[in-house]
Amino acid sequence: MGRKGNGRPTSFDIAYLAKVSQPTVSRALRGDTSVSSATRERIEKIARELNYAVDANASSLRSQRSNRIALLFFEEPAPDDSTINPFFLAMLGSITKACARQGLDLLISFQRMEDDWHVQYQDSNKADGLILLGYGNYALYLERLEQLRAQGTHFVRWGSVSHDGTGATIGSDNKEAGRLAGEHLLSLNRRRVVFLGNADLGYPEFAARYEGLRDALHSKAQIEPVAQIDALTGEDDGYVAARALLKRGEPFDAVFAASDLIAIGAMRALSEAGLSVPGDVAIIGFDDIPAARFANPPLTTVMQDLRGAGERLVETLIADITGEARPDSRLPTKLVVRGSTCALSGNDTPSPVRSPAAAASR
Amino acid sequence: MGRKGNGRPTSFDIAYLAKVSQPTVSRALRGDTSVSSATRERIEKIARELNYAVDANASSLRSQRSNRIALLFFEEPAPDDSTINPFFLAMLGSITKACARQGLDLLISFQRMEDDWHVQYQDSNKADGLILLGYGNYALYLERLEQLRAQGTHFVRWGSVSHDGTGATIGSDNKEAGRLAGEHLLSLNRRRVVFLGNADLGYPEFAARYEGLRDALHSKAQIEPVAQIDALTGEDDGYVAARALLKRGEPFDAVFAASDLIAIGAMRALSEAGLSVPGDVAIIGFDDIPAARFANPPLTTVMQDLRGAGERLVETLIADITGEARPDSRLPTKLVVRGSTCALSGNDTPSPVRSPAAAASR
DNA sequence: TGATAGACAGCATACGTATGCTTGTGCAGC
DNA sequence: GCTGCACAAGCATACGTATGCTGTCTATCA
Repeated sequence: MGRKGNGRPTSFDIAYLAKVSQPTVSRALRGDTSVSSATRERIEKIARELNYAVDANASSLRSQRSNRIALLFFEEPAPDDSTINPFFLAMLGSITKACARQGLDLLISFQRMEDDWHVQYQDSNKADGLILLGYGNYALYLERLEQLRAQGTHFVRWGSVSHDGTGATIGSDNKEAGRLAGEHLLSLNRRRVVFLGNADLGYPEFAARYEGLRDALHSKAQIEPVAQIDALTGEDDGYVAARALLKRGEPFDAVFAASDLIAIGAMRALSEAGLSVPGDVAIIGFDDIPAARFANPPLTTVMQDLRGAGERLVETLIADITGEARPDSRLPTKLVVRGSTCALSGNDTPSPVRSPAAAASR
Repeated sequence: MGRKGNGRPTSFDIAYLAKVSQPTVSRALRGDTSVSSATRERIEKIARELNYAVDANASSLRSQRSNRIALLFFEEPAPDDSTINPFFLAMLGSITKACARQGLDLLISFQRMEDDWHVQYQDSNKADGLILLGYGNYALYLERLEQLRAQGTHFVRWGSVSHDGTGATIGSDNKEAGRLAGEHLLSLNRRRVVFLGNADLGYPEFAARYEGLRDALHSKAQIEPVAQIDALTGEDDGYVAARALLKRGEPFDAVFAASDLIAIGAMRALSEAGLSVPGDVAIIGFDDIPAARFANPPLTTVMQDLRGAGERLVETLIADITGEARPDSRLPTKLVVRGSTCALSGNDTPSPVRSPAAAASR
């Protein structure tokens, strides 16, 4: 009898039917060259017929390699389960596809920074490595990263690319993106520019965007931003920040927001104050979330290279796991010009006008 | 020496230090009552000190239970990696949290219907069961489900709750939702209602929404919908459908769209045609995706019980795995009334007005 | 006091695969 | 005709845990 009575076939069953030993089956199915092609084909045929699938647990246990990686989101805890930063969700799609291409399975988990996620995954061999995604309390964050490194856990993170030595980092070139935004505003003859978003050390990505904006204003027009107002990432944050800005009374004709949600919130506040976009105020967001094109007017924004991001994250993590070099990467961004900076003739919802670079990528 | 030279501590290391046998460690940490509490506490303390974590692979191999489930999305293949139905993404958050509460790990994968995902997961013991999420080719879908069932794979699916015997189903009460929408439109004195969305057997959820709409119109006002126009789920689909509707020339004063994206696309087409919302046409969407509140005007829509959905899916799957009863569930929905059906005084982007029920859930 | 049950922990083993080492076979070179 | 080598496949074992069964010790009861 080839098969045990109860369950799914094992490599022993295949071996019995193919009249070889179990190790030969294992080697054949993994493509080991020490199995002759005739034998391999015979084994593969039988395996197919029996609907055999290698037991992932046994394989992982023996080889100490699970071919699984974990994607850890961490965000400020949200009251509502379904409220997740849309940008990260978009990234999820990209990462998933990249994992599939590499034959990796993807575990996913939402964490709060306070949890001790750092012990959970690699220590129990649930995953070979981690992808870390999220904003959050940066100081606490770095501390956790150090712990991970000390444990020998493999990980990459998405965020501000700064060579602080705590693991490989992949991120957009935020400074360059800020520069793009600044130059675009200057080209529209806007001179009184406001930045909405935290720009302190706790939010290095936002800080880099602000820095790029200042660079552009300074080097091209010898001016400085009118103001920088703190705002976290949400729509409400943007609304509150814009209200604070209006209360100041300082004149401004352009807003660069650190995220699309901030921008959308700001537009709500501006609209309530009777200001028109882009007539009185031009506004640029960041991320190109789906809501950006449905906003009124459609939101000019900076699009990040999501597909590239997922691929690069996964590749870099694999390199780290296998002990190869693991360079940081800074990914290019593209400006997507829509109605919130360019009034288009009469039409509320124009078909999006994109920058040449962006158009090329479609 | 308690620990082996190289790697992470094992249950043998704990056993040595606690002067007990390895099985006792295993039992203690799993809470088996046959270990005295004194012994258990001693073992737990040592485990904590060594940063011990049970090896998931070994545990799964031995117990034949991985405590992992897989979430499978399947959609019509999209050209762009990052384009994922926002509703499903929102569901993802809910499911993830539900898994965390149950101590389950979540594997995630995007599949095309053509792929043979049905063999991959449970056969290799990668997961104890599957959650299936997605629209798609329903006939092919059912065929796959039958295969799954034949293999003895455990799964639940999200979708139209119809007792077709192919596994447990969780879904919103789509018919009731359609009724809600219909009654709302009637209460606004709209009598010429159009449904945008496929309503054939291939899309049973949409069909149920349509059926509920017809029910309401018929029983409350003895009228029928003016038209039903096919549309898949995307923004473009809605745009195209609305254009087709306009071309017909039949008068209408209300639209119920099978998804928010369809509704948003339709609003674009209506706006281009010079029709005002809600003045000329009231419009209701479905799903309450984030973009709905940022649309212009903000979109009245049907909100599904996401939190409940995730919880119910996971609970039902667990029940199926452990061989308990596994009833289908039909979840309630709520109408979220916004500007696209109720003109509010002068303000483009009012703070959302919600139905009492919806407001209560915030 | 001896039989008996219950509480606690150890022994042996199985889960299914991957891999280092060894063996056997055929063939070329001397 | 003997040594050496490449190729192909088998043998033995390890990965780390969970669990059925067995054994011991104490407390209880007749």
